[in-house]
Amino acid sequence: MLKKGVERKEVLRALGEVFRAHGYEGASLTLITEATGLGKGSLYHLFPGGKEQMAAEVLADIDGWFELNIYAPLRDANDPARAIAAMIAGVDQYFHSGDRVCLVGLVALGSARDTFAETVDDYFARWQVALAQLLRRSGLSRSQAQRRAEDALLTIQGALVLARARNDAGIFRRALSDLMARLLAP
Amino acid sequence: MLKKGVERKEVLRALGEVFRAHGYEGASLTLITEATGLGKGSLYHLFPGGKEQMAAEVLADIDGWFELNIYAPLRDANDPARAIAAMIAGVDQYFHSGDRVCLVGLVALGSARDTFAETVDDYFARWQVALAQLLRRSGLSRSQAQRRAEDALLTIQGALVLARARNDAGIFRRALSDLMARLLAP
DNA sequence: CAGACACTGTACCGATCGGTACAGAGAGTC
DNA sequence: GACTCTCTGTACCGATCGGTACAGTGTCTG
Repeated sequence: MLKKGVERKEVLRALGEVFRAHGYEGASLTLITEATGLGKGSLYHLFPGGKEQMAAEVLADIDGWFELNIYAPLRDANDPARAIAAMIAGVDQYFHSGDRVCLVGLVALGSARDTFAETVDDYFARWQVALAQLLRRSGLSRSQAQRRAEDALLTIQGALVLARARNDAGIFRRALSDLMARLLAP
Repeated sequence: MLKKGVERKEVLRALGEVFRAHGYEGASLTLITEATGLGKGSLYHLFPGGKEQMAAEVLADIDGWFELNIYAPLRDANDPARAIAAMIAGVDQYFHSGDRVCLVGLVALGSARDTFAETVDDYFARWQVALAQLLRRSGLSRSQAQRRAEDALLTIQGALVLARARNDAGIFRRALSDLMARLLAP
């Protein structure tokens, strides 16, 4: 028998990588069974809702990671500069310095977008709010803070796309370092 | 009989929209026949190479549009400010102010990336070079110009992703207008 | 009008899709 | 050891996948 909590997390991690590599529609059950090491029987026992439930839980898992490691620290921070540096470091770590794709962005672009529209919107919205509020506390106006936070999210997404398109992780590194400077500017 | 050149262009346009909406793997032949109004017979007569040839020609068609409407004007420009404004306007027009997705970026993120890696890389590389050379002519250093051009491409891609994810075309508009200012800064 | 040739609709192919049914394996409880 | 309940491998389902074969149909050339 499985240690339910632990094992499920590991399955979700493997599922995430499959979805990242092939997109929602491209991730066939064959690929999924290979990546997870679980047969269809186990898979549909764990996720009675099928592929859609798998993807939903993977997205929720990702959301949870960002909530814990990015959004909450942003909200709780006293020192803006430190908090922003921590966010940049967390993002760099999560995306493996540009090697890893953003599943939320990938879903947003594909035709599965409508199915997960709320989750996708929420992921970015909460990030933007948390970052914007931090920037406000550092002295920016409400609208400036919002715009700058929007710019940050967009830069990260764009850097991931371009890094992958050009197969050059340096793009991601440079974008993050520029972004940090831009966020901290007076 | 068809006016070959004209008709083929129209088919490619329809194909492009299908690929944009569903991605390369998600664009089934059923969807393609519906979008183009052509049966399988016609489709495989026009594109003996199947789906892969269709996608390749669509990408080549897009590349051609950008070469004509974006890259070449960038290369031939005397007035940098005017040229950059024209580029921004062209981009805004092409992407329907953020409603339309970038197929090249979409392919880059999906698993069809390897198949079209060279085309994808080339698309961005030529854009970046054309823009960077213009920026050099406007007085920037080589490395500054390159970085700023990279930032421009990445901003456009990121804005498209975020605009779609949050279903807010305003994001794209704002990003383009900020980008213009950033490109023209001394 | 005859023949050539570009084009198209339909039937069909094997493979794979997401999903289901179910018998049984394995571990925990009494 | 009998029973329960979670978990899993396998066979199978109808639908759809990308692609092929081919007999047309229409149009242009001689």
